Amino acid sequence: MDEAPKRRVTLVDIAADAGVSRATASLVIRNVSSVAEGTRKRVLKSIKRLGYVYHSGAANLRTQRSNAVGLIVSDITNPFFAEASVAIEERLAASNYVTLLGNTSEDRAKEDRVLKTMREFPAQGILICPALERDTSGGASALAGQLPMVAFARRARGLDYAGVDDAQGAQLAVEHLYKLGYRRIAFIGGSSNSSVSQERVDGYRKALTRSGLKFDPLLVIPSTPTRRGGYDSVRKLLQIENRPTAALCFNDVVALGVIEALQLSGIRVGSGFGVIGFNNIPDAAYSLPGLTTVDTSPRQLGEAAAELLLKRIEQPDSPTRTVILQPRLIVRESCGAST
Amino acid sequence: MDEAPKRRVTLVDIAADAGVSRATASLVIRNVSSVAEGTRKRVLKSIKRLGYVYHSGAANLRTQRSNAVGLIVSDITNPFFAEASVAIEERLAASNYVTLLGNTSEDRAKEDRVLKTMREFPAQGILICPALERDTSGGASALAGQLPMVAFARRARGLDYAGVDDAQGAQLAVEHLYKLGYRRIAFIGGSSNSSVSQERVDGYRKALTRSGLKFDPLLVIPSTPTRRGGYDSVRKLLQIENRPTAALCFNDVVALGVIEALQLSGIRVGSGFGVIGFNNIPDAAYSLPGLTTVDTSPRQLGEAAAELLLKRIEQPDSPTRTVILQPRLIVRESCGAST
DNA sequence: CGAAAGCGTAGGATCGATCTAAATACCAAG
DNA sequence: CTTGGTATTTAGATCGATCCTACGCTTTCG
Repeated sequence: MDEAPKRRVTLVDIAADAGVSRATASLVIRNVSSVAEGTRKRVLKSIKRLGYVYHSGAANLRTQRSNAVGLIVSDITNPFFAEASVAIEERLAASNYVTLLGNTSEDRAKEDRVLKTMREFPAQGILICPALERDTSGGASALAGQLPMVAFARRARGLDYAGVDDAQGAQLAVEHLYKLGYRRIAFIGGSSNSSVSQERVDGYRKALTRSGLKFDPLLVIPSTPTRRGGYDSVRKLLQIENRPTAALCFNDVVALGVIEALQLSGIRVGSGFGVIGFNNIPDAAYSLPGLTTVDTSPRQLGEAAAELLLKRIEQPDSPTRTVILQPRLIVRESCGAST
Repeated sequence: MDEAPKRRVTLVDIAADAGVSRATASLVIRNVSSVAEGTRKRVLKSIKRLGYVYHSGAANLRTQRSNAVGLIVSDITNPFFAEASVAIEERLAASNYVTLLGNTSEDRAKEDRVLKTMREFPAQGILICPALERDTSGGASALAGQLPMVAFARRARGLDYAGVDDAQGAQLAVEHLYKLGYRRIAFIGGSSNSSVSQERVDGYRKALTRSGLKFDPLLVIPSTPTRRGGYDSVRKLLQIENRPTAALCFNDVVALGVIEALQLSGIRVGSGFGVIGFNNIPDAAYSLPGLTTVDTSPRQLGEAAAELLLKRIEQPDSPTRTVILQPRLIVRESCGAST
């Protein structure tokens, strides 16, 4: 028994088996209509008989389209990004692209590594939610002209951008609280090195001023954007003299932490104290009380981002584009206004 | 001005520029030591000068290693899978593999599509958490011998498997409850078409029997594995005559929903009613009361799965392997036993 | 009846790298 | 000034598909 080295079945084999040329076999595979019905049948039969598996890698080399797009996320563990990623993957798959995943865990160095790998792959384009850092001119921006790229959720200089109007969202929230009679409103959970956070705080401040309230820097309590962060912030919140009666939180996860801590302190959320979150994650609907929140629809964001990238791949030299989605307020019970 | 078609810079260009052959240029790129120092320097300079970008796709065609691995997840929105995916991606990246992502949303058809795309890519191996369904002989199993594949978190016939000892975890939980004096223990949130759920129910039943308690099918309350599912199950739970005094939940998300609903009904969790979850997701630590849960470490699971796949890629014909991680109980306050 | 037109198919070049085997360069010893 | 051996370098084939051009055959028509 000589053991067969198990060579790959290629178009050549198919062609030989069906008694046609590679070119013809290729035409059949690609479903080009110019092939005679009889020939097509014969080739298809050979394909099935020999168990041929298409090799897109080879095809891509020739056609110069890798059919792959890179998706670089700062933290796919965050439900918001997870949702957005799913939407992106779906949209790309619909256009026959494969998604290359890279999770950076907010690590700049890892981001650069992933970027390099994907570029060399070569991916035809890249979607990136840049890792947090001071300057926005980092690795991603450096590739700006070289490769179709789109930033989402967080901006990167020189890149197309799909994001949410965070300032507007914060304003909606503050106005809602104001209408319900709350006057001393805190902002919990921002962090100064995130553009998203800055924009939300800006909107918060603007809305306060517009409502005739004074912006008090003491009421802005920074924290990590996690449940724990929100939970811990409440201690500081309660120590503020002339204690706030409502809080706008950086995101839902923080808000849920805040609610828990407040209730543990005997403060009733929804009557007496108002809490609003950001993002409208699934859990927000099932908390007690239901969390009023600013819906930033990760799915739509993902779709918009993917759309931008596909467009840019088609027209690499078009001017930079930006899509800003408008958030809307989802009113539940955490501010006392049950609709 | 004639506009340059902006041809790609290839090894040929580098070779010409540096006055060497393609082969030599290739040696330099791959860091092969047989190249003379002077030559290497010259080539590197040309690479920088012309802005050469490596094209692994082309290399892969020749070397027959695509350097890509497929990761197919049933729902990356689930925190447990998200964590596992991150761990997988990291492990693969460490071994120089790119991760192709596919999210199936528990959809069999999508799973088949993704599987096909990845196989044709061609990925060198696939990690899959199969979508829920009756028979485990579906699309993934069909490719068993053809392509290195590993199933994780959920079994698939004929594939390597990395998972958690769910039965054992359930037993730990039940024993814990028993020791604390709970005698009427429900199981909330299973679904009969998930092998994971079956194993957990099995462990639950076995532990009951072992403790001298009787297994009562009425106490097994199925639901979707979501917060809402847990929340809604409580209504049924409270209607059972001779009401249970404790509940083991299918996972933490369900458990959190259960806790909320219980508290809303005025039942105090942690004193009077015990609740245990599964998975130890980050939120479990921050709930009120802290959720006692069975830790199934998604990170470890992901690493184990990736490891299995790498091994199988090396030795495609080795016998099927299985890794079962042992869970441990994380005791918090939801059963009244504060450590 | 021969040229033009149309359809289906085939052959060879090509994408951008790597591999193989062999050629060339370099250097010290005989 | 060979010879032998080591150190570098190279031409050409190759991976598996697609593109381009041309060619054979049949059909159409002046």
